Amino acid sequence: MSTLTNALTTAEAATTTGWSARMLRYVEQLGLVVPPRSASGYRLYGPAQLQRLRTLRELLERSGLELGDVGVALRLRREPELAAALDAWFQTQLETEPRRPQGLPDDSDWLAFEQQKHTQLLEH
Amino acid sequence: MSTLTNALTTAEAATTTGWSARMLRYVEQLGLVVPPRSASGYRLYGPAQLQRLRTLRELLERSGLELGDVGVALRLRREPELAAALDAWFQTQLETEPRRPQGLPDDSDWLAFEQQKHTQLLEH
DNA sequence: GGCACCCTGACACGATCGTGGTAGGGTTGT
DNA sequence: ACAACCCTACCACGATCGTGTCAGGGTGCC
Repeated sequence: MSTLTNALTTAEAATTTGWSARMLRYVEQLGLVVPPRSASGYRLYGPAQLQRLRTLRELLERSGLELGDVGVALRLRREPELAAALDAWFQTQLETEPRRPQGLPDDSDWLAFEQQKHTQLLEH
Repeated sequence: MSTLTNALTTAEAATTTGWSARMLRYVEQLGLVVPPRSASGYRLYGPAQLQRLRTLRELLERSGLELGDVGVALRLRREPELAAALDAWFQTQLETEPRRPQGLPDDSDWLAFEQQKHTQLLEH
């Protein structure tokens, strides 16, 4: 098998990283570790992906986060409008008066992007 | 009732914000909107909390996030070590060679904090 | 002192998550 | 060509989430 191309197949990657083959596909579906594909569609896990899978394991164990949580964090990284909206919300705490901060343009269209990009993390 | 103290009780806050009383308690349990309490333990929703509840509603509808997702984002805000760990992981993508970045001290104790603070978001 | 409200804790129940398994069909190497 | 792999698409199933409801007990006010 891949003694020359240094890219592992799904089952091989599974055994060396401690995940199951099923979970590797699931992790890919969440957009967390997406390996390139061969011409015929086989997943090809290179050193970068293997490293990513191992450290992901560490991360989950040490932090107590779940896979979906990391997916959310990834989404925040990819959609800065969303992260900004969250930032804004977190700071709605102290303003007990209806004093408008007046440095912002206007908060009427404060978050104007099509939702529903939520479910299609991968365009498959 | 509270025409003088301008702080609403749970049921009142529920009707004016569109949440249910049950959900208000759940949102509090997630640490997202935590109202102060009266001496006898009644929740007192002031204008800040009401605003927070309404904008939280907006946020969820527009972004497609779930309540738990916002909880995770909040956790990232409160635990910068965790956010740093995630940052580190997200950048493990491009290093296809085992070249160590050598600007970092050492990644052996790269994330050393007691887990299990996960379940006790509120110390109750 | 009663009535209307609040609290916590529990059970319930559909929906989603994490994970395994299987079926049906292509690919690869000898 | 045949075994040994890989793929996608399902079904299953326990665990957790989101939400309602109810019981048992305290609080506030007329």
